[in-house]
Amino acid sequence: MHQLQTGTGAKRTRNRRGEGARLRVELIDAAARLLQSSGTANSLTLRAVAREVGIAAPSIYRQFATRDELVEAVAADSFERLDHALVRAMTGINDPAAALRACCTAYCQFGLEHPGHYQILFIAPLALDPANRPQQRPGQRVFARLVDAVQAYIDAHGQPGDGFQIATNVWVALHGIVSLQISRPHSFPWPPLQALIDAVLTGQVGLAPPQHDPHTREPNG
Amino acid sequence: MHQLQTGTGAKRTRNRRGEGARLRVELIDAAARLLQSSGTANSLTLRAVAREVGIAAPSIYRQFATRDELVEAVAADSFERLDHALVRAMTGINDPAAALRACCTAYCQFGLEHPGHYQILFIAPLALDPANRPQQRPGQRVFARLVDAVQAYIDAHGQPGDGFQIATNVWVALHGIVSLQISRPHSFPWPPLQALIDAVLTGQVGLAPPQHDPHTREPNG
DNA sequence: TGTACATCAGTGAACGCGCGTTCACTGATGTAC
DNA sequence: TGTACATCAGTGAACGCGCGTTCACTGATGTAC
Repeated sequence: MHQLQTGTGAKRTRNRRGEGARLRVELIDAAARLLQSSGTANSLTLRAVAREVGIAAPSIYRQFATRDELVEAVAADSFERLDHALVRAMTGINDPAAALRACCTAYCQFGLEHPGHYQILFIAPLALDPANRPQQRPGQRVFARLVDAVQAYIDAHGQPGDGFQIATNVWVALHGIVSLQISRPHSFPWPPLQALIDAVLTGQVGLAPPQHDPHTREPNG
Repeated sequence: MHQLQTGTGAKRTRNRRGEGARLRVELIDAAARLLQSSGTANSLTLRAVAREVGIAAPSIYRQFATRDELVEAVAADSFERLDHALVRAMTGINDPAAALRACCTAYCQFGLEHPGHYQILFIAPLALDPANRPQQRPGQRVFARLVDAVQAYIDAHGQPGDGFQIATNVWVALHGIVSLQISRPHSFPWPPLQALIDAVLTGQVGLAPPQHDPHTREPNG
């Protein structure tokens, strides 16, 4: 997860000798900007990224052997962004119920506010390097965040249940909320986001939404 | 929803004079075959469909003014296929609980067995003709099928609740199940499909899965 | 019944586009002497 | 301190590909007379 300059505009000065690897970061950052501004993962082409950085397309091959490698690096970066969003949302919340709810809301908000990133992570075809075992993949950390939040809630409420399994059910449902609204924003009379999230939490862990909760308003509104 | 000949193989004989509109059906059918055999909506290009039918690409323009029009027609056809699958699954089941469960299972099975069709319906970008009001769109009928099944279950069990709202929650969760497994079949240790579905139904309508149900096995296994 | 012709189904070549990738290269710069 | 040079960051032109779409066309066939 990186933040650099605007990209479009001032023409780039080449990296100093020995520092060519800086371009790698610039590329990932430019890709993130494209995902954000276009809102779709389809904009993630080698040539578009090169344009955004201000270099010729073949220069990318100094840093990535293939387009798939670039996309994989961008996905890892996006996973970091998502993970940060979840951590930020839960920071300072001590009540496990509120923390779990904040985690789920942050997940959905990330997806709806950064659909390009979300598509790369969970929707667009991804040519994963088979050398990376599933257990070590960057998405693992994000999911662990949800498992922990679910488990903390379960432990606090003395309920039975496997945190991993329940977290899976919750995650899948949250993904449904996000991906359908990304793909078909106007084909259905969507209820408020928080209502959908709370229905998942009520059903899967028996977490009733707070009665006069300010968060019950549409978070994106 | 149509079923015609294989497409690949014997060379096509042109339609009789005055029957050029038959090509329209052939095109939709060829597109469906492409979606089925490739498993992805990306294979749905004008040229690929023309190849599958055995005509030159420009011939399509006699039937569809634009690629988007063809895709829209294919989507309508796919919705019919999905609707038929749901009806077929519920036919002859009188118990509203069993019918609802069968409906949800059939929905997920359709998506996982026909990922190309499913992508067209709910995932791939779709340039919808704005003249079609959402209420008249072909997907409406499919969703109504689920609403009815939910409502019948609610009525039978004397529970309170809005069938439309609950059906929305269920649909979104089912979509999460299907779309994640389509997009990331190997990135996660997926539990058996029926377990995911039953977790949704238990959570959203309190429908406990049958205890010694043969359907509890993985339906795709 | 025979024939001319308008109509209709479908074609072939071409357009411009953006894509990923390859290739031989350029020119600035740090370093060795 | 000066200079030759190897190294390194990055380039420009080109490749072949498949795409949606346009255009002028061909040739079979039903129909009017």
